[in-house]
Amino acid sequence: MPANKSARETPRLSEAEWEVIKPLWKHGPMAARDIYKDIPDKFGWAYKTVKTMLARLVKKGAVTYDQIGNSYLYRPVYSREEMTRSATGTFIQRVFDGAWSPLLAHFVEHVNREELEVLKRELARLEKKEPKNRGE
Amino acid sequence: MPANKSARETPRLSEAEWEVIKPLWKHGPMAARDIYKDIPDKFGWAYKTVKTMLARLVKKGAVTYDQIGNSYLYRPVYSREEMTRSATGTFIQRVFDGAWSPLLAHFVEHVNREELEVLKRELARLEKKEPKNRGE
DNA sequence: TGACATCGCCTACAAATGTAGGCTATAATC
DNA sequence: GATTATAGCCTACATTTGTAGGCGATGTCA
Repeated sequence: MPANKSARETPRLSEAEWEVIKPLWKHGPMAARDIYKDIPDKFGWAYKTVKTMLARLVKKGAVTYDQIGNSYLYRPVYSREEMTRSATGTFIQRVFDGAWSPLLAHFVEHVNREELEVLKRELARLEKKEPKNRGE
Repeated sequence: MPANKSARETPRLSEAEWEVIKPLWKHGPMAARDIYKDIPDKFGWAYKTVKTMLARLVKKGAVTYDQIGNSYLYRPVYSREEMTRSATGTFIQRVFDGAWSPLLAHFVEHVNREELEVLKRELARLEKKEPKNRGE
């Protein structure tokens, strides 16, 4: 069976690393200084801290860069979609042993109306094509 | 105003700690040796490793114990429900900035039929009482 | 009543993570 | 051209996590 095209192995990020890569997904390629500025103040990180995170993200292969003059323009290697997908899988496995039910229960207790609409749409879409012995 | 009973602050667990506390939720109070036996072989941990995790869980206040003779019967301080609830909140915040949509998208791509039924039931239940002064 | 098997307690040690600082080269400014 | 603000590179250091081991006390079995 051919490899699933969407199944690239993504690096695992620490919490702080997630905060540093988010601006890159939001704005595209950025200089370290701009990433720094884009990170919410509530984290209270020094610029140097952000730089350290960027270095680690590069080392992990989650971020790469192009050199422009004497500085770098950083950009993500994986889409946010890819990264969140695998992080979610890992999380679900760790916390729920792979079972979604508790997460769903949590969900229905906390969603707002808008999110609920999204979900209903997704469900409708799913029902329609219904397909598929998914879950083997 | 009385404290909200469901809002206890729970300790944060590492991945390995999650695996060690799970048997306690599943079976109730257990001796370290039994917890050790209940942890899936795939982790390949030594008994001593499990003991270390238990000590850390106790130190974090996630687990406590009653002494029986010269050994301990460990038990969880928080319900699995409580722990998963807060872990989920933290995760959602970290990875999705608090937005559920990407998680839902992930969900509809991966659930199996059974989980889907659970969700539909939950939704029905939600619709019924509908109202919505939820979120205080 | 010894000899083991276990118990819990304390210690160890590398890797990952959080949180920067110092140093040198270069770019921009007067 | 000299000064200064930045850039990237390398280093630092405490804490958390993964992964146990050693040791003395106690329970267990012959």
